[in-house]
Amino acid sequence: MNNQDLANLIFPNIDKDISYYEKLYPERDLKEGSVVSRFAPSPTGFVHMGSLFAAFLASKVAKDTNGIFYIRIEDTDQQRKVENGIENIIRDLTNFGIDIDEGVIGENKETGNYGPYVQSQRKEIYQCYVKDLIAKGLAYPCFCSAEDLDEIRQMQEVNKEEIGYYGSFAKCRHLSIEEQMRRIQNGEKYVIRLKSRGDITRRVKIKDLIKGELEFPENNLDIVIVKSDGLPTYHFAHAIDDHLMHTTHVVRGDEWVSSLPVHIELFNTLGFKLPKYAHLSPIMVQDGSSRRKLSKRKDAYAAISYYHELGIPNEVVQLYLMTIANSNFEAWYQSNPKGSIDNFKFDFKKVSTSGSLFDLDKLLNISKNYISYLSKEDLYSRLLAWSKEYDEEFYDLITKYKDATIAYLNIEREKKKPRKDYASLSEIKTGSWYMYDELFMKSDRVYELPSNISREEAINIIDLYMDKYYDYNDSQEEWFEKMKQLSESLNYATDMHSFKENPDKYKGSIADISNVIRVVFTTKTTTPNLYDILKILGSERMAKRIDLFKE
RNA sequence: GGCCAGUUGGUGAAGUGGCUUAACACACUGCCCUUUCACGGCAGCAUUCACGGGUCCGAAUCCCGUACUGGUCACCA
Repeated sequence: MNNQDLANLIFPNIDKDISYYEKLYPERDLKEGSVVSRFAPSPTGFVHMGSLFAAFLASKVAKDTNGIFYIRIEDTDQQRKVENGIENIIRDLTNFGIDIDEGVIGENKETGNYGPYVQSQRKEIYQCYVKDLIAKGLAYPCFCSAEDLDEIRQMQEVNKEEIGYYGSFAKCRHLSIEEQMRRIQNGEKYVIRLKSRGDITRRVKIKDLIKGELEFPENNLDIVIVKSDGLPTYHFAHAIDDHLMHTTHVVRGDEWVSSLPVHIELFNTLGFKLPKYAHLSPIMVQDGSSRRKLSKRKDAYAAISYYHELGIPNEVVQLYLMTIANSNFEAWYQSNPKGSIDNFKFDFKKVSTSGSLFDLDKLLNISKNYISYLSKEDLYSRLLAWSKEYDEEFYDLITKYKDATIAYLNIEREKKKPRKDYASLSEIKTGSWYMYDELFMKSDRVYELPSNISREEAINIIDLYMDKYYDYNDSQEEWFEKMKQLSESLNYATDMHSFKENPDKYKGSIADISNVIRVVFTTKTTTPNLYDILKILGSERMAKRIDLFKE
């Protein structure tokens, strides 16, 4: 009886040789330097900011180098599975603007020559490699129960020894082949463990693309590589898949760095070339006096659907993630305010090694800038798409009054320094409702007159204005000239300078006059340029609103 | 507890031994510009880089120690 017999007993149905798979999945035909990266979520059904960050950067390097970015589903833990999980993940990703070159693209849908890309469908492949390992005496079946393992651990704790299944503590490692086979034939449950050849007193070095030179004691643990349900553990699947799929860069969260010694040993004993690793520090959030990882449960803004609902463009979230990722990105973007992120070359070396705090203010500011540089047509169509999903009433209105809406959105837009009013599409309604008669009539119409101006005075001002000064056809300059004349005739200062010098000389200033007019037509003291607002409203609607004001 | 990593202002950070009396951006505050708001401009906001020691003519930058924070020690990924 030898290891080959043991291997045959455990996997009687595996008849392929590992060389079969090595041939099946040949080296990719890519240019030198092209990155093959992946996003490998478990099908839990959602993508949050942290995993999106990793997925985004992984896809970014692939794109930058004309490589491949693929999706693999890691569903070896059947308990984690969620109904429609895969579908939702793919939807989140594509909604967010991440292009998937290969792999899983939907529930039961995939593309590419290196599949299957769902781990539960790769069972035979894993087993073939395990069988080979067992035949070579590099892996063995372990019959220890959870209780056995617990006992070992407790003993180690008491004796202050290194904790884990290794060396003389690894009971099953020392079983004879005959006994191993006997117990398997008896139908005992077992897992397959790696027969580690590592030595904790030796050190392994590895260069992480982000963290730099890392050094650890070698792995000496006989880690489980195949669970009792026949599926591989993460570590083993990672080695097999990323080797067979020819991943060049593994971008993942830094909770994995401590598993690096295990992965290094696994790749070595399997005879695989180690991929490059980039371990990302987590995005943190302030919670009282301490920091913790962003959590989908506790932080609404951790879910990427949050931005979709608010109407924050995808590009904005990308912009934000890139400013966190590469500190030189912000400067680059400042000199290319209309530039596409595609033209920025991402660099792992410039990624911060400490976890940064998530800054919603910053993201919102980026959004404000981004939205301000959108063309009026672009903004309008985005607003249309957003409101169709989240605000039907508004959708109907902006559809009905398309031209007026575009005209309003264009106030002080499409110039060198555009207005920065809105951090999200959802704020537009809050800022512009008074432009729509339906909403204007529906509102409470609380007129926010300047405190130094009575209602009577306001009526006086507006009547005089309409009677003697207002002309729809005036240019902005003519319009403003008349505002001055109106101010002067009522003893309001025509410019702020003279008003500030001699406030007692006047009843008020041209600002008060403007604000009265503004309030009569919009109820608010803060709006975009009054001239443009009046132009859009037109004489007829203005007259109606004056009547409303006088009511 | 073992192993690993991190620590520059409210936040993200630049900085790799002298050009740093610590860039830039966000936030905040004040002023200016101004028909409101927004924009824009100016100014303020870390006498100091977690702390202690060392090397050096010189340290945020190099070395050692301490503290704190985070990760990890599963048949979860």
